[in-house]
Amino acid sequence: MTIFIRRFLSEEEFDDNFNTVDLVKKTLVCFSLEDKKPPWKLWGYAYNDPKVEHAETIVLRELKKYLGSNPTKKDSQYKITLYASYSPCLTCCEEIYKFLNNNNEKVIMKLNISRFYNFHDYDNKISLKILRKYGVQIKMMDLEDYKACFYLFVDPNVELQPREELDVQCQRNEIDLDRLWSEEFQVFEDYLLRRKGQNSAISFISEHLSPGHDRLQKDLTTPKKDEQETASQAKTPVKLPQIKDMDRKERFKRKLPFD
DNA sequence: ATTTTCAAT
Repeated sequence: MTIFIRRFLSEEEFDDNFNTVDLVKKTLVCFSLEDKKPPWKLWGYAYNDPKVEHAETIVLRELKKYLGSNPTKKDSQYKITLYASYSPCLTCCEEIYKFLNNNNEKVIMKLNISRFYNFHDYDNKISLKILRKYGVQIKMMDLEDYKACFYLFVDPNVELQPREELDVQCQRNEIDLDRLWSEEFQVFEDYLLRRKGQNSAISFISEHLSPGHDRLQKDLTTPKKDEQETASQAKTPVKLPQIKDMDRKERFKRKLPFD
């Protein structure tokens, strides 16, 4: 059993997994499911089950279970936020896609990634692009995201002391992701041909690289770099309030005890 | 390629 529901991470676990220096041979995914109203309906974290399942699969199963046993009202809207220590592989991206497809427009998903999993692997790149096109809000974690993740899943009363090199690595990751978004995959037909007959999710890729597969009416895709810059000029970045400044509603949403 | 990568020793 590698999933933990409604449980906080230890500082050690956070540092072991959400750093960009160590060679980490496991994956940690923190997750939360929220409705229109606080508090979170479901939250926790999961590790991969070595040689058995990736962490995303385990989290999705839990989310599926919750949504299945809690029939959605017609106006319900869920938001799922994931903080993943590695980006999802092709198979996990396909599972995320299926999960969202089954829940149609009732679920939006934010996927915050600490570092790339096999960044130069074509499968991983193209499947991330597909997820983005499908409406998943994908972001490489920056310093604020690490702080938010720590605040939400470790301890709101302790301030994260990020490792020295974290910030510069965040900037590199963001550049990599922007590059990926603008990258054209011209050799795609060749790729399909080469991979034909192999046991891989070719249909997932081939069906979704063609235009017209955007899931949501609204454009929820992550803005591109130039769009982001104009957006960031318009509004200041959201900062989590200090614990003492948080009102009751906010504390409730963050599932914190009251004084 | 800055970039190993959801273990195995």
